[in-house]
Amino acid sequence: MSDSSNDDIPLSQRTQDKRKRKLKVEKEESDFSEDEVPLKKRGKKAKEAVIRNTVKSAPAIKKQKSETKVVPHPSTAPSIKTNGTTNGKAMKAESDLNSAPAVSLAKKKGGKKSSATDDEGKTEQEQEEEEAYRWWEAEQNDGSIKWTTLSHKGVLFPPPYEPLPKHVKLQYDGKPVDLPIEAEEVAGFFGAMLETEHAKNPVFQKNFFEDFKTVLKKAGGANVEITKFEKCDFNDMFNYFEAKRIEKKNIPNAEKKRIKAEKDKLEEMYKICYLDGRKEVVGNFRIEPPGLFRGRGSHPKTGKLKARVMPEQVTINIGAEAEVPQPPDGHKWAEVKHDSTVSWLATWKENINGATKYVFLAANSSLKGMSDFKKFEKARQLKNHIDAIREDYRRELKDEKMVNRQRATAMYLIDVLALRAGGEKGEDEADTVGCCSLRYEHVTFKPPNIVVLDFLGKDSIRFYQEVKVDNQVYKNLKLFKRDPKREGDELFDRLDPPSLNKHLQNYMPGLTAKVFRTYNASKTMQDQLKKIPNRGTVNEKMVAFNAANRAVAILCNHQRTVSKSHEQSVGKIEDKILEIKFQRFRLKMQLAQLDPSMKKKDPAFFERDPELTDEVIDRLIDLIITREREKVTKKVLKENEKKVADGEKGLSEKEIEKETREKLKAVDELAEGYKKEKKSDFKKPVVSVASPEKLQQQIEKLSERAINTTLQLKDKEDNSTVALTTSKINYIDPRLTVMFSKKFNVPIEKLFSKTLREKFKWAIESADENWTF
DNA sequence: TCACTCACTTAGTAACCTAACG
DNA sequence: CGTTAGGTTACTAAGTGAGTGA
Repeated sequence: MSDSSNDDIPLSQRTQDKRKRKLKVEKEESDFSEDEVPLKKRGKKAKEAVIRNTVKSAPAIKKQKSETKVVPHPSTAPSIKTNGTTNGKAMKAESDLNSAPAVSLAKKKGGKKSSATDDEGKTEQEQEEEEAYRWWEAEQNDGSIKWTTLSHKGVLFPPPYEPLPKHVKLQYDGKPVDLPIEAEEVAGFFGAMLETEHAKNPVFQKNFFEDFKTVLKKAGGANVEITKFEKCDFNDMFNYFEAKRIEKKNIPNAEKKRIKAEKDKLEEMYKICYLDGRKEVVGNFRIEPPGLFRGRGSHPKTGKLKARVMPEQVTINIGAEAEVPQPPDGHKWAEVKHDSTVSWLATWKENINGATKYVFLAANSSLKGMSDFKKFEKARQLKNHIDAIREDYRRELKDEKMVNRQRATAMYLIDVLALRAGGEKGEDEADTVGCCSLRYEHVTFKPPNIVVLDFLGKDSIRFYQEVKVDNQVYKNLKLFKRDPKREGDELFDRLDPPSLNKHLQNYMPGLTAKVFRTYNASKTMQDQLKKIPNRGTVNEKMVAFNAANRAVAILCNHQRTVSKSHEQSVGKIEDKILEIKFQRFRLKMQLAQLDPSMKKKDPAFFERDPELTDEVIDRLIDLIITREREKVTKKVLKENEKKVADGEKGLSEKEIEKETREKLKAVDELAEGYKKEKKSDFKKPVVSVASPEKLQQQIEKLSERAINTTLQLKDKEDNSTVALTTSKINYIDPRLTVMFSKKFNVPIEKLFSKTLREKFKWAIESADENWTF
């Protein structure tokens, strides 16, 4: 405590003497003076300037990874089908991937269709041939050439705007407005979103309204002059869309199917392309339709009109040998190119941020698969360097050069907290940060060594953590916030992602900040999986697996917003638990009646659960009774229906009513019983029962159920804000999941959805139960 | 060096689908 | 068998990082 004031002394040596201390500080500042200039203005030489092994206790740097244990490595052997792509360059840059060879040769070389599990037998024979290509068994090229031949059918444009019926109008100041269709379309975009959060956001409203007015003006204006957003009433439009939605929902099933089949047929040609002669699935062949930009967080441009994309803005990339897809009638492509160094099939520029959009292949394609594979191999390689890296940055936390200290501290955060690199962002984007762009206000301190990080990261997702950090990190962060700095200033003013990444390349080619996230995520997963005992039911193993997955998701701060239904369903489970406890309590009281001696022995056991207050019990009884009533009513109806179905004569409504009333009497009795029981404080059970032994058994069962249900509730709560899928898709090496599946005998279908099984086919077919990250 | 462009991965959520439920 | 809760897929925004050129 008392020395907390000392905390802003950066170096380890502290002094009690104020004056001296002051001097000390100044001295330090002068130590740093050379790179006092923040990064942006700095001259180049400042960078390499100091040789930093002057640091006191620095142990020798051992960065070159020790003679990588040369795992005898199954497949350098070129394999079966070498296709056009494979140019001589086999795995060149990846020489270091030695310890992580291209996926070991799978058992069944032939490329026979592996397991009939998911391709339904009826699929065409020819397809088998094509899909049998197992790129992960083929030689890897360096990836700079993506294809040699490429053919596809281009992109699908959204349908043209369909004007609203005459009677559906924007009302302005209570008067219907005749809008030119261009403007009507834009107004309709807003109208359709009327009930969303976006439509309530003032920035969204403002941006929308500005663009709407612009469009309106350009189209010649309306019969009414429109100047104030507040006077616009979009309800007609909203209701119209809503009605249409319901109408659509009510289309009979068969009809729905027909429509869908028709649509699928129309889209089929766009879905596939041929890459080096092999059929591949295209990911997003649809040109993004016009609408209002839904920027996340407080994006300054949210609500702006995202304009309709015309063929004239779309560039096509295709093999020179292939037939160029026809642009829509009367239109031309912006350009047609034949660039085999990129993987996109089409591109255009979006009008709001000027960002480039691409049409890529689907996640299950060979191109995506290969780069995914490479990503994980790179991350695996990091394990050979991580010790040296950690050792270095720990030492450099005390480096006398500010740049190095900042860099080391940033590396600590990236490594330990899995922060993103954090590149610079513009005025016209949401204000979010990552490691390098952390600012003064994002970090606070709780002595002796707890750092509170609170900032908005990617997608404006909040990162909040109070973490105990290394003492030196604590000191450094304080130092980086020191005096001249104020709110709004960057903590790491000498550091940016490019310089950090440049440093990282020294350890390992291709190493960048983001690799740490992949590495630590997969490493965490592996460590978690190791702890799972290999026993129990599949379901239990699933729970354990998901818990491991969740640890990773938490590490990566993958969140989701709680669903609207969440609270409700939690309430239901809570009631369920209460009801179990209530019933258990009743049984206990019965037991006490039967065998009073037990109560004497263990009075605590017979105590009422504190949450079972009188009110709660009343409510539970109510709940039970209404439920029983509903059951009875439904049962009568159902029985009647069955009768009718069997050709018997059904009951009249009156008869049904009568029948129901009859049967409800039993429920009324039940209700009476509960009431009486309660009156006697549950000392006189209405329906008296079994032997004490039986009762005890039942009580035990209920206790178990209470525990299980409570666990289930906890699981639900824990999961409510955590998104598991993101880490599963992007960070956890799929071979870990495959390993788990095989080792623990959990069907892969339980761990990967259909699309994920396709995306991770390479992993499923190459990893075994002993695979390690 | 710096600002900007380009390509590609990562991200949450809306829309859709499906299996459990009552 | 219709509803609905929950899982899956589609969508597209928002990152990272390499490259480029002045």
